[in-house]
Amino acid sequence: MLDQRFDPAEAEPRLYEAWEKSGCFKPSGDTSAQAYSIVIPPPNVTGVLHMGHALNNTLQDLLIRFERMRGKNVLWQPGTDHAGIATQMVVERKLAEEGNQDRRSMGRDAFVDRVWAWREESGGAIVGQLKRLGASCDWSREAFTMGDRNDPDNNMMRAVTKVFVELYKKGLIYRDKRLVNWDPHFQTAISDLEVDQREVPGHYWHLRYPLADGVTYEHPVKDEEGNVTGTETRNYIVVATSRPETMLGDTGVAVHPEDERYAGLIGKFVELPIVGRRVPIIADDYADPEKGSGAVKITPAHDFNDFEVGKRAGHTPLNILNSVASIVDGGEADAAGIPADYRGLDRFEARNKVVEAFEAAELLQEIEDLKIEQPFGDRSNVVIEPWMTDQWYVDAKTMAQPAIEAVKTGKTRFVPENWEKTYYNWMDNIQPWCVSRQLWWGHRIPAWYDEDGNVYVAYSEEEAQAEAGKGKKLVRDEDVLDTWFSSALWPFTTMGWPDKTPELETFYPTATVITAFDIIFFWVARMMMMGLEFMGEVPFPDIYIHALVLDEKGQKMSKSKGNAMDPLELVDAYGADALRFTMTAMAAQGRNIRLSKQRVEGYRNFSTKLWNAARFAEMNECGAPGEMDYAAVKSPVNRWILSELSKCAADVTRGLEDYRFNEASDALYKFIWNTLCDWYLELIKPLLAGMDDTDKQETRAVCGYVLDETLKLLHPFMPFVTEELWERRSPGRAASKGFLMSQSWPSGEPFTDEAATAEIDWVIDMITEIRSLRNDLGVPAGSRVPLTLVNATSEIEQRAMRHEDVLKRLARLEEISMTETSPEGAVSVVVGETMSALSIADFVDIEEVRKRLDKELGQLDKDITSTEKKLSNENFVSRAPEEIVEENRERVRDWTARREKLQAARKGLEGL
RNA sequence: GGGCGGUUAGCUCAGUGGUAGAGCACUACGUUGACAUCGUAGGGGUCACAAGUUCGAACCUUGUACCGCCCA
Repeated sequence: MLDQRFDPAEAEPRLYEAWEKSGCFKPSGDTSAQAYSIVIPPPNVTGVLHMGHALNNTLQDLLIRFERMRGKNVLWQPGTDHAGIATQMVVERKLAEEGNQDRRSMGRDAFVDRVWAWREESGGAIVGQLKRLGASCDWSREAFTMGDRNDPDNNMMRAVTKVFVELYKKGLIYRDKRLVNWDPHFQTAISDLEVDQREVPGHYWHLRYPLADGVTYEHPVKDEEGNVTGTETRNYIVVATSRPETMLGDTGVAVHPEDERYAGLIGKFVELPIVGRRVPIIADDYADPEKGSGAVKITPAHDFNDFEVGKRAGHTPLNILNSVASIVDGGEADAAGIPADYRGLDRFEARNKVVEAFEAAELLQEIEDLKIEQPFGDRSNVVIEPWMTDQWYVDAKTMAQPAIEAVKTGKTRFVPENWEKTYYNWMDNIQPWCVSRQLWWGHRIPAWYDEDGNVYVAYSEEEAQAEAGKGKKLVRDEDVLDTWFSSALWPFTTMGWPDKTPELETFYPTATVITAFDIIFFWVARMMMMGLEFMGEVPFPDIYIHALVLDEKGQKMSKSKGNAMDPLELVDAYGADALRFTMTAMAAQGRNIRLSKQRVEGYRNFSTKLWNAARFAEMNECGAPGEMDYAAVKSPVNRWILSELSKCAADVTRGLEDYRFNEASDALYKFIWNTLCDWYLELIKPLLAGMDDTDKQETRAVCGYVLDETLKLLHPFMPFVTEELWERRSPGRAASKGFLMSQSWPSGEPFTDEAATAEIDWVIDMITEIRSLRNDLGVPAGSRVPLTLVNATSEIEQRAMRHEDVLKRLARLEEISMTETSPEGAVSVVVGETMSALSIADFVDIEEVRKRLDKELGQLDKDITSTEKKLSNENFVSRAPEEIVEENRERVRDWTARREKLQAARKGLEGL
């Protein structure tokens, strides 16, 4: 006997272990079967499972289990990402906590050893968490973007080197000195995508720059309403800045060429306070006459826009910051004329000191409070500085072209489609991708320099040496590559590239990639570029973009907001199946998901419902027949449920094929709860309890069969409870026939029996109608009342007799009889063509019955009138499709017939 | 400023040309040995607004308002 309910905490780990041990997560290796592969978006090795992962991996597992059951040769390739900055940060923090030396004093090799050790001990905790979700990845192939430490010749390492060298040789990777986003905390460059633009409260300091050479000009003066009332003579020009300290590196002041106020000043100079440098006033479109004073200070070395302006004006950028964002010292400070007391100051201290100096010199015109956009490092949370450095760049613009083309020509499509616009938008405006990082944890750049600064990019030091010539002393580039550089190669490196492996042959390109939209740029676009470049083929034909998981209020979940829900807590509370089903049911395309516990609880209840259906089957000896000969099934209720099952299977299959996950789960939910449990199991109770052995045998077989087929259909959504029931319904079955997860997907051979469906629908309508009437009229729930069919056709009479037991049981009837005229004191029930009478006069107030009838008659009148009006419209009849017109005609016929019956019933009440 | 999306029942959301749907919440009643993590019945909607296309619009077009998100 099955327990009262499913116990996920006990069953889930046991089942997962059994699956994994049996090897059924591995590809079948059936070379005659179609190959189907997905590479997991590699979670960060420092990461812990959050709701986004739960959704992302549930959907992947759903497809993987589905396709596996469909007989494909399936690979779900798992692994993790080495996450340069994040991991280095974790380990550095740990070193600090433990009171160890910092990484600089311990040295590069020792530090990298330490990171590896950390990864082996506590890295990749997320893998275990994915297992709790039921993810059926082939863990024997688990990959890591840094490769295998113990195998210096591992393919991940070789792949990254090869890609770097080849792109360099093609001119698609180059070294350049330009402004980068510099993270002063980690002291590394980061890419545009790793910078968060945040709106924060800040100030605009309006600074007066004295004009050099005694120049003055007339500046318009405005009254409070903004009208120009006159001019004043000024010997200064006002610039506004949110970063006053950068004035130390100013090389000029720009005004708009058409700004009349400043026209006479173009070509003149200002004398920068503090540093005493003469810098020119130049004309440049970048200056916005509407903004602030219309004049803008130009600091080419510390602002991306200013860099461009400075380049146009031929200014040499003056660097004033060092790698920790303090003011420079030494030669650079000399060049910029920075006074001694500013040198070495932190950027924010320098800011205060600059402002004080302006104030003291009466050059501070105004401090304006406003919100400013400020760039923050997404890992470090410190303000990012644009900084001039030498870095390696990928020519993303060139590489993007084939990747754009692939989507334009449909080699790869986005689902939902509208994300392709986001993709194009970014790809069309793509900037050079800075791939070097001043970190120690990562793939070290395969570039060597000789003493003259010549660079040699090669597979190995020996090769570089050979290229440089004997005797040259070479030093390897200190930097490592951006983590996304290696994850861009993920779809083929995980399969063994650059080696020619059978996996690569079989499983590349993958079938689909499943991810959230915020990863389109980071990862998807880059995989497209690299896949096309090195494999000559797109890495996947489909890109499915799912929603973000938000909290109940629609806010992004984050630790700092404290609104994060832990998926594992939900798994503990409700089981992995419930969480998975919730994710699936809510994964409507193109929407965000607002998660609530209630919803998860609801789907836990759903799995309990299924469990109890199986319990019912067990009590009634509905076994596991395995096969079913549909043609041999006789009884209408059984033929009906087989029809419904067939419809459900088709809907689920189509939903999964089309990435309409919510439609697939919806079809299952409705079938299991509203069709199977609410009706089928109720309808067969009399048969199972009855005397007719043939009926009983058939019903047991069909019930057992339908349940097993349902388990198969539900398995990809709720793998645990279904797998458990598969075995519990037929002990020993997993051992003899294999796990449920390895069974064949219901073939979806369509089966429909319209006659059986019509008959059962009639029974259901009868019961529903009677129940509704009883409830509305307040008939005591426990009472049994007689029902009389009035003037029924013989077909209806036979139906009623065939289903007498069920009608009596579910509608709480005392008996069913037939007459030609409606009995006295009965209330009419109209279903289709059939009028029957429920003898409930003793219980009810005739006035209530009358009201109920009048209400329905009123509604019918309205419906009939409006539809008749439609049908009398010449245009409708001639232009609408025939089937729609016919549908409306039929509707009117049905309604009219019902109205007649109800009117008769209404008349019958008048004498009472 | 550019782009994308949203506005449907109290709440969260499906529905994309042919009679407005689900889950939750709510109300009433609970009986039938699968299930109270349940059953039965019920109430609840000018589908943001306006104009247009169409025989017909929640759905297509245009515009307006409000709300999100991404990019600069």
